[in-house]
Amino acid sequence: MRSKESGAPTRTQRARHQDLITAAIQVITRDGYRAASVDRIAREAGTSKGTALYHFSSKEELYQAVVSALFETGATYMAERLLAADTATDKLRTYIETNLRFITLHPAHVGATQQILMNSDTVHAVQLDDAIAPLRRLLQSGQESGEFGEFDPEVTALSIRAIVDGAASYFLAHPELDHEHYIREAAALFLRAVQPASLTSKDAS
Amino acid sequence: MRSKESGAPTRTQRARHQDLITAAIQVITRDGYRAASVDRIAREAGTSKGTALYHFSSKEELYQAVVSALFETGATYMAERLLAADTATDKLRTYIETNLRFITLHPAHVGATQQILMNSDTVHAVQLDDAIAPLRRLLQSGQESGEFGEFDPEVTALSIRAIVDGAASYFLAHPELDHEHYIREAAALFLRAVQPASLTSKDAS
Amino acid sequence: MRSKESGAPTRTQRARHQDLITAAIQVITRDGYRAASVDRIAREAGTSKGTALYHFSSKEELYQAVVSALFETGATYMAERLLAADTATDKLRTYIETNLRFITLHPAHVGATQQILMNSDTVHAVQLDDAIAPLRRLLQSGQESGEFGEFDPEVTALSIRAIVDGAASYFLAHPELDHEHYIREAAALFLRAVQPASLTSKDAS
Amino acid sequence: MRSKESGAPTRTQRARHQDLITAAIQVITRDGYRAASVDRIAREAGTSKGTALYHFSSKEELYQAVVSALFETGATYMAERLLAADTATDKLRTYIETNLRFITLHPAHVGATQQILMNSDTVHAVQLDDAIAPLRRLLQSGQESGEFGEFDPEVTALSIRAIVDGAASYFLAHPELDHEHYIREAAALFLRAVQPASLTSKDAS
DNA sequence: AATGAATGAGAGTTCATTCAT
DNA sequence: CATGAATGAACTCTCATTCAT
Repeated sequence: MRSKESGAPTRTQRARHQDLITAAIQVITRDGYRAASVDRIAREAGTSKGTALYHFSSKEELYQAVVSALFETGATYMAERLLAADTATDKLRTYIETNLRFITLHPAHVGATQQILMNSDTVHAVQLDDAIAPLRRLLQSGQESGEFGEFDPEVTALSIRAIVDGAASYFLAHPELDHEHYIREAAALFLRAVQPASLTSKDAS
Repeated sequence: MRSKESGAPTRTQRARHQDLITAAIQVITRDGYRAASVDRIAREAGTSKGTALYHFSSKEELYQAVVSALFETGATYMAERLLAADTATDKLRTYIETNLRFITLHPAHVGATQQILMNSDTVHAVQLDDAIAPLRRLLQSGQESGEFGEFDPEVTALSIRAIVDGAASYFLAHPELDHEHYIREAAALFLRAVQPASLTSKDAS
Repeated sequence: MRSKESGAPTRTQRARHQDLITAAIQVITRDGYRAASVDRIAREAGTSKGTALYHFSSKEELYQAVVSALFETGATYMAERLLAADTATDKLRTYIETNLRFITLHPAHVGATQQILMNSDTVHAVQLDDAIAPLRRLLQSGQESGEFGEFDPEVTALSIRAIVDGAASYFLAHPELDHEHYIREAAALFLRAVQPASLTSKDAS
Repeated sequence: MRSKESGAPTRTQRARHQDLITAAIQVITRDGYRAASVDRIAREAGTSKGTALYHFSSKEELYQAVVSALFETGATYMAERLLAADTATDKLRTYIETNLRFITLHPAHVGATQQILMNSDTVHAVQLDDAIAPLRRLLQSGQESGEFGEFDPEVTALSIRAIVDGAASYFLAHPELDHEHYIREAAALFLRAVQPASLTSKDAS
């Protein structure tokens, strides 16, 4: 029975689903995207190709599930922490730090998802733009309130996005490093960059 | 003639080589890395699979040529401009701007190369670290001379690298934008971020 | 299931394996070694290339199976008959006759195996030397016991081996002949050749 | 101009022909029959694929030339020596020894030719039968004159042929051995085998 | 006389997917 | 639920052969 049809998924179903998602992440991370065949993923999950494609009616659907799982976990994680922030400065710092901290918690899942999206045929330029928009709005509102200085919010948002996106592979390649240090430094870097210029002038005098 | 052999390449050789390199870039950019089969690339170049593999003895060799072509063009372009810079500030701005400007000139080539390297089996984590090193040294020397403030040079270098790496896909997705504006803004952003604290306010972060 | 994995082979497994081995022998024998592509073998077995490579993960593995199948059948056949022989003379006759009789039973399988080994990259010079050794020892022990006369055991062993190796193609080319006659004559030939010269003396008187 | 057309071959033509024949033998012997592509052979001969197929209009024609060259050299060599022999015994010994001695002189050429014929589509069962016939006649006439004893001439001829055919690979695999010893032993072996049963006493060659 | 260039046929192999059990 | 079996499409690569120069 295909997973899309009947209503509530069985416990076994959910378990198998999770196993396969985990296996896909593992194989993609360990052996590379190209080596990640359904067969290899299934075997990593301790089952067979036939079974894998019984649970997910196509490879793409499995990969979609990997992506969705990350987005769901991520959205929850982010939302909880972002609400606590008040000022634009605080929100920006929280945004950057929370994002990076989340990546530290799930570097393989994030990395695998990036590879899946990168190789997906569906345009993900849109997805990138979507991910940029709220960040740009945050920066703009900080400028309007006077907390931030003058800069192009789009470019700044893209820059922030870029380092967040690069973080997964960096954390995976250097698991021995002090990620928390990296996180704080990255946030600090952008906070300095968005500071109003006016603040600097008077101190210089 | 196998491309490995000695001797100067014929005119036809070079022409076909260039055609195939261009076609590979085109196909990867337009149809995606996975869709880029030798057959499709050859057809894009107006020739046949057999001919393509006559000129490049393997697909990997063709891809290697794509990468090499970019590195050669890029190295020349960068070297000329970086020499003109004097102070650390100037060097940093030049580094960022020149990099981005080069990408604006060859976004497809850069993007294709990124995909090739990303899918290559040879470790490119090393390559990334290598690309970071000179940048980190530039930042460090700026700190030692007092031009730059206090920050982690590694994290900052990685951030700069990240936005440069992200630029190709952004420029490709938005060819209508004013890239020169993006470039100046990106450079300005990092220049603000590396400014000495003494110049700025009292309570950065 | 990849054939390397553990566990007992299914009934279907064994059946298909056997079908493909038989088909490989058939195609090699009928159409020649070079014409024996996986596709053609598969079609001969009434299946498809994909299926063939599902059961044997490479062409080489299929060929290896052809060779192994012959060796197993042959070893059993030979062992049973060789044990019965007592004297060196008897052993030699049995060795030659049994070898040739086995080839008469499976000329195509033997011929195909010879072609496979001959075209294999793995050194089969070694294999030939290995096949010679026991025969040489048999001849030597016959000489030591005085049953055999003086001759170079190596050269004689190689000669015996040579006619045994040539028998498959001869039997295949002449299926109408009386193979049993050939077998007995061949054995008699070598028995005469190894006879001690001294035995003949009494007849001279 | 194709080699078949005009009358007398140029000196250059003959030289190139010989170079390519030698190269083919070399490549087949060193790298194996399967690895012997026209390209590789041409390069071994210090020329190009195009040139090779200018001189021999097909690969098969080149291989045919390898075979013919051997047969011509061999026929001359054999004929000279066989004429000297008188009795059937002498002829047989000469046949075996001369054959083997010729192989010792050209083991690579003989080996390459064997591989070519073995992989050729044209039936070479006929060729083998043809090669057997004169030998069988020699043995028969020896029997009729009473020089030889009773045995099946066909089987004996095949046996002699078999060891001669096996000699090339043996000599190639063991170039360090005393081939002359091998040759004399092989001849002696068969002479003992064809001896009349009654005669065996005093003069076993 | 020589050869670089081009090409199409065919090889082995991988893989997502379908299906009967 | 699960899976072994089967398959066809697509891929990279090899190679003998043709041809223009």
